Amino acid sequence: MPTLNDVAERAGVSTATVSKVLSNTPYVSAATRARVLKAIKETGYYPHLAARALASGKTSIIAVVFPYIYDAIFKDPLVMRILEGIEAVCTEQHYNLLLNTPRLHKGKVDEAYMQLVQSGYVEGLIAIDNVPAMSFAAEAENWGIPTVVLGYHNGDYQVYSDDYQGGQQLLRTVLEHGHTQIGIITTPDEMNQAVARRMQGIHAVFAQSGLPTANLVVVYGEFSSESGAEAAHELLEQNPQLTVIVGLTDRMAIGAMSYLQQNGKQIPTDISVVGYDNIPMAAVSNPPLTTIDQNPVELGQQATELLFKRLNGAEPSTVVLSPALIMRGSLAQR
Amino acid sequence: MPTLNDVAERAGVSTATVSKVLSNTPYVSAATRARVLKAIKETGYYPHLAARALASGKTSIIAVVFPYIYDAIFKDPLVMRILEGIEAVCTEQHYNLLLNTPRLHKGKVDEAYMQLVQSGYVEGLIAIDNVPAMSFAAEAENWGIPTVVLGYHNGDYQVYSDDYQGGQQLLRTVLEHGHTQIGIITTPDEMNQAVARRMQGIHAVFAQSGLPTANLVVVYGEFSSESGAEAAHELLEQNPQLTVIVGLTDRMAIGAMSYLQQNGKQIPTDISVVGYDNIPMAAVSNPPLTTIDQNPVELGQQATELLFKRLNGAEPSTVVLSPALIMRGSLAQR
DNA sequence: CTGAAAGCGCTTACAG
DNA sequence: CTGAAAGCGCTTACAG
Repeated sequence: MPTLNDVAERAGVSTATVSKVLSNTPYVSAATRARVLKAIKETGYYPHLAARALASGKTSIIAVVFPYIYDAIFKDPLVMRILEGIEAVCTEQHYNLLLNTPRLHKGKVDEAYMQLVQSGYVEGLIAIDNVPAMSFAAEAENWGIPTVVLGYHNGDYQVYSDDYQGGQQLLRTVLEHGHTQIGIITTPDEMNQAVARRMQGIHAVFAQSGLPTANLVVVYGEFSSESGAEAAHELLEQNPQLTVIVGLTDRMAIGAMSYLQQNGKQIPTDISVVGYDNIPMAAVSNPPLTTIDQNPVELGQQATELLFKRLNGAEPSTVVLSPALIMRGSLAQR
Repeated sequence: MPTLNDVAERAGVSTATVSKVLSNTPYVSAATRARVLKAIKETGYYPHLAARALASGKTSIIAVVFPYIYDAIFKDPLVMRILEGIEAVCTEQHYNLLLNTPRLHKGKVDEAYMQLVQSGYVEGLIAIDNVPAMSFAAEAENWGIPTVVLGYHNGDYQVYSDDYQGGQQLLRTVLEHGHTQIGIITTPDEMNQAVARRMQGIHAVFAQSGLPTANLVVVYGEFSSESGAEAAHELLEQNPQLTVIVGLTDRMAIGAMSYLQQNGKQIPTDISVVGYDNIPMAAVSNPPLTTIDQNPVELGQQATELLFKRLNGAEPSTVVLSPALIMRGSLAQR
């Protein structure tokens, strides 16, 4: 593998000069620059990033971390889409993408994660994080790594989808379709702040609806479709009068649909179902699921762009994206 | 951030000695080792991996690459599960995971990918790759990076699921259920070698069935559920006599189901559907989809373990995993 | 505009 | 068993 030295010799200049050409320093004569560029092409030189990292602290590596929890985050299609957005911007900026999924231990921070933070590899970090328990972002920031939070963890720099507004939209749509007996499947507040906010948005709209409190029944699932099915069972057993079930994640909503259909219910004729997330499955379920789209690719892009602004010394402010309602066949007029 | 030097001073030894303790060299006295370990703990020292990389060539970074193609690989749930398996082994081995998705250009290799390969960051590489067009693995291997192929691309070191056998199993099961009028949705051979092998397995079993050639109708999709829906439309328009549709990816199979149901067909009463991949959706579709599971997490793990064997100087041989049939409600006896 | 030299934080023969 | 020294491939003041 050719080194800076090889290029310098070939061009008849010092390594310092080659380095300057590489970094686009203005004070290099056009002639020299041309010679160096030629030598780079001829030798097929690529910079050795690990060496550059050591000398300059610039590693060209962005780390993306998300906690390893709750029904295997690797099963969440949203994460993949967010990664897609992150990847797009990183690639465009000639940065590489490192993945880390710290385990959640009580009290102390994951070893491997701390190792990574202090490895000298990470120039900037994006934390996908809606778990209140512990902030991985803060840990990185403490060690001097510019960080952006993708989610609700407090941080000076964050990007999130407005789940409160999404919850409002969802319930408003349900009410507009004439439903007054509503079952909700949510997750425990301490598990996920995004879902918790969706719930707050729902409560806000419901409070203004003038309906009796008893007309909104809430049960808890834990993200998986299985838990959604169980939750639907629980809901209907106690409240056969429900005309709609709102699952605050699509996976739970689809689990609920599955349960309902296996128990002889027609959707949406007998009962409507709506979800949240617009995972790929939502478009091809039977019937297709009415849901809220967070635009995860855009979330990933925005977070990465925010991070690059920070790396370039700017002081960007928090980005909040509005979710969009996706109307499909699983919600009927009542 | 404390450095090796800080530790050495505190322990009253040379940096060379600290380095030896860190790398578990045997020839260090117990007393010295203890003093060094103590100093490491007291200073909160973590090695600077970029520096180590430069000095030793050991970067503790594994790159995972998959080509950026065909209906957004980021939408493929299998990739995420494979990553899960890779991540598990990497974490256990204290390695970090770098992601790269080279673009497919005709002729020349993706710039960013070549940059990565020559960056000095990559100690080993796993290529998830079933596209015949170009081998990213070969490129890395050429530059001296030990590589494992996860898929069918020729390479000395590879791991794959036996898709031929999977195809056989699938059609055998379909035949055992009494179906004799069979529609297949596959993808063009040049797009994906794994799917191509499934098709070969199907043809092999069909040939032995003694059924007339005309009883097996093949059309092409391109991975997305939409393309599966279209393919189903195409199949039924020409061949209303079909009693089963075999989608060679779950997404296409689910798209087909969706189309059938929207056109008034009951599944599996009117027509059966089976898929391949066992994506999460398959378990909660309505009805749940009979399919083939490749065990993607295991694939990821095996590939990573193979890679570590190589990094440790061994000469491991190719690993082939057997897929498993998952029987669900979408396939009925005829 | 260009280059000599030090240094980034490690590891690795080599000598003792 | 331990340490001095060179070196990994780059960048960055500094001097000219």
